[in-house]
Amino acid sequence: MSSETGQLDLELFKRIAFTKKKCTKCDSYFWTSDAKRKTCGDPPCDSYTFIGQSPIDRPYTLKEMRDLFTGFFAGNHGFLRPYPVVPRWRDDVLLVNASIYNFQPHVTSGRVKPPNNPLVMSQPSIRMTDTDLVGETGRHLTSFEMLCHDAFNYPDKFVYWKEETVEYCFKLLTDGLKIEAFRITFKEKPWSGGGNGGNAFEVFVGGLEVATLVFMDLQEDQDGDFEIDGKKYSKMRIQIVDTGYGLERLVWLSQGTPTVYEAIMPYAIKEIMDKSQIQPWDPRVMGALSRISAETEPFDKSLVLNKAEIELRNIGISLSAQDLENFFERSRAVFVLADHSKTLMTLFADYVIPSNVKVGYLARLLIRRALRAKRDANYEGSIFDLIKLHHENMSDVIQNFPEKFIVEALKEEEAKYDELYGRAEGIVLRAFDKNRSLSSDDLVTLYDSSGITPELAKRIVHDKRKNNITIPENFNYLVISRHEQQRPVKKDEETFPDIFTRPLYYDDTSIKEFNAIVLYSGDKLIITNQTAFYPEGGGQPTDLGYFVYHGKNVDMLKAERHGNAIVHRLSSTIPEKSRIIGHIDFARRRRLMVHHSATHLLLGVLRRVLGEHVWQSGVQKGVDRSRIDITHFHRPTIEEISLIEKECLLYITQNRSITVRNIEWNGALSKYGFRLFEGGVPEGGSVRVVEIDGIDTEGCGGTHLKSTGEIGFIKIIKVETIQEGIQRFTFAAGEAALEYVHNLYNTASLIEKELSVSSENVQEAFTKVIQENISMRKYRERKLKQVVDNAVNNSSKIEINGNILSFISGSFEDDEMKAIISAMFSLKRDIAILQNSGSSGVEIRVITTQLDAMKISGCITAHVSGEAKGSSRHALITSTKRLNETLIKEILDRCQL
RNA sequence: GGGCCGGUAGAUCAGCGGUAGAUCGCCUGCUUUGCAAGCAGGAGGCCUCGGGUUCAAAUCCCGACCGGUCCA
Repeated sequence: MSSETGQLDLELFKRIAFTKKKCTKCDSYFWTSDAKRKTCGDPPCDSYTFIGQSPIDRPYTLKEMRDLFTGFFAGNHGFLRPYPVVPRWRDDVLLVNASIYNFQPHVTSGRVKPPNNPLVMSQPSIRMTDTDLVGETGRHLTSFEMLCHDAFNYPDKFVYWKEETVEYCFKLLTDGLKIEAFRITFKEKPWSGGGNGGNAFEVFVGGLEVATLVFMDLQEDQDGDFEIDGKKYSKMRIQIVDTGYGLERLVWLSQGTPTVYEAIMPYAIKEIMDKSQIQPWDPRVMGALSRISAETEPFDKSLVLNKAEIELRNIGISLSAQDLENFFERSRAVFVLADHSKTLMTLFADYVIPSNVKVGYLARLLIRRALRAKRDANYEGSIFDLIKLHHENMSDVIQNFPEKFIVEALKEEEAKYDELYGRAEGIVLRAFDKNRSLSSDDLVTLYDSSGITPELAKRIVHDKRKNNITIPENFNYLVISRHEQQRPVKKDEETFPDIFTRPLYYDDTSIKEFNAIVLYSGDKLIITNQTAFYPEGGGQPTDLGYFVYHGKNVDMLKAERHGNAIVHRLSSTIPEKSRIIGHIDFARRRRLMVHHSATHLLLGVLRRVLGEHVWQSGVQKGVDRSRIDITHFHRPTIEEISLIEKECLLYITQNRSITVRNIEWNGALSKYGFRLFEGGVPEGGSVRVVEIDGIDTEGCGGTHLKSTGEIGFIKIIKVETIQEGIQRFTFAAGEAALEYVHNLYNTASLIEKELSVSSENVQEAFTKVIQENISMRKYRERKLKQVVDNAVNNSSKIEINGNILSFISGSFEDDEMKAIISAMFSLKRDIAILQNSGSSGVEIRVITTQLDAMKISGCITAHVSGEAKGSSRHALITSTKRLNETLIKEILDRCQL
């Protein structure tokens, strides 16, 4: 498809006098009105021309540019507030990468209508792929805002497509920003992402890509006819215009500053430089670095510095290679701090807890990189100050600023990082001292297993061992190659006919019995026209029960949802078209409902007690107990736990109502926000909203009680950290909670009885028992040692052919024998013969570290009855006859040792 | 979700098949009454847990649990 063209030959181009050309450097097709232009405008085919000479009529700040953009489209596009950067509505990605993520997959698949059509918005987005390049190239950012005007075209509703889209873009650039038309190029390039694809234009001004205009009409499909980047696609029913304008790029273009950072966050740069005692730099040096970086693809630091050194000398600025490198490193630290603290601000606004997995890890990565940059720059302020500063400058985009949460998260992370840092020296030196060097492999292991960067290892070895180690050029590659692993193969999923089963459990949660017709019958499984059996889902387990068929009972073992069908797995097969009656094990269902409603209540209470950063991250309801996993720094204290239980009881006694409503997706979202998706994302066009009055509102497909009073009471059984930043609460509710307390009571009674003490003295008595146990163990150990020492000291020494033989004879316990054997080995006796006389006979052991025990045993068994087995170091003879010193000497003197 | 590293005295770790160790800290005594003092002695261990191999496992193998770390 990349070679295909013609699909983007628009009428518009004739009107604005743009013609199609083929780039002389990269062979891409592009459109321009500049007769002299031969290249597509995309670096490295072209260079930056805007630094110091903006093609835009005046400089814009972020806010001004954002307002200009949304204002430009506001007349005929519906404005949308930004979505969170953590996409709670989907589970395939960690972060919002682009504005279209807001609408995937529910809107792009056609299941849900877009909130506005067409729409305009500015979406904060985070991309971690080029984190390493931030601060080095002058243009890479970890977070940015994607401005977009999107249109969704349905078969029965056309909004706009290619012609209008490009015209909007052209007008925005020429009318809105006063850019001369000849400076603009439209480069043809197919686009794909998030399971969709289509034709696209990349729009360039002054060597900078300012926008991508995507005409999305393809979806990933293994049998599709189109191919982009190796994946197959087929035509979609919906055609979507998805545009992405880089807000930061446009602002940069308008200001023509040396780097993007200086254009978009001068306030942060100033703050960092002020508190780092870094003097303002020569914009010509910075500008040269950024321009040369754009021309050097892929980025190569030493190459860029070399070229810059030469170019600068040509314009009369002579800097030594070392000066230039110092300049580069110092500015890099400043930009990294500025950039990362901004991204952290957006992550914290969504309550991301730094941890070692998923999005939490990305936050940790940014914090650690920022801390390193802080040190490199000698910045004397705090990261929190920077985050706050960013928020002050962006509060109309990112509104939430949970100060307490941010302070705590940063504090925890800095402490953890310090700890790692403190440990690093010992680890590095120990590794180094093993071979007086560190191999590439050692360095990779240090980084991979302990998080110690090779630079840090190098510094430690240099400082403490006065030794220089070399960091391999391809270090990053070595780390990656260690991680290469084949992906686990996906299991084949069972497929079932797409039959609609009407769920009866929603209409009436107390239904215990129902009629049904079997529409499909497989091996011990059926799909019926309707069912009151709740299928496994949303953390609620399947109902159980039985079907009556021809007067016989068939057990229903498990109900599962597969698309629209609910599949019942049975103890035996029921044929198609049978009329059957289903009976639900309602005692079980009742307990599940109690636990399910209790889970929602508990979550609401946890949020109140622990803070707004508490999100549900997993849940499993059960009959006897349930569990809910939530995001929280560390395990709550005993006091917090009892407070949580008390609060639960309060809302139970208040008997708050629990209501269930189906609400259209966009309406539900605008009313309740993304918290709705805490328990998962619904598959339909509407959201089933379960609300405990004043406590909790969630999208949920489960069965619930009518009010909190029916829960009875909630007892938290256990709280554990299952993963950094995730706490698991195991609890029981209602009858199950009472049963749990009964059990506790029984156990307590049993202990009291066994210890013969009253409950208030249990602790003391228990400690005493433990103490006794320890002192008895010690006594036994001392005794054992005595026996061994005695045996060793009293052993007789016999000289045989120049070897000293120790002979120990007696009657020993098993553990005594073992200890004596070990003593013989560690004392390295030439030969030792141990004779243990027990009730069942005589055990003779031959132990030697230099000679052959089996051979010696052979000589012995030739004289005494018995059989020898074992190894050359240790042989065992079971005999009925006993040995003595004289006999041994007699036997072994004649034995060839 | 996956990979890698680790779990031994209060702390930091060594030992990596043969009777559990070092340093710091702690306790007692002595020396000294001037720096992170010196000397002598002592207490303190289910070597994370469960299986397996072995005459013998802290040590080797398998599994669980916990912690750290890197990558998606």
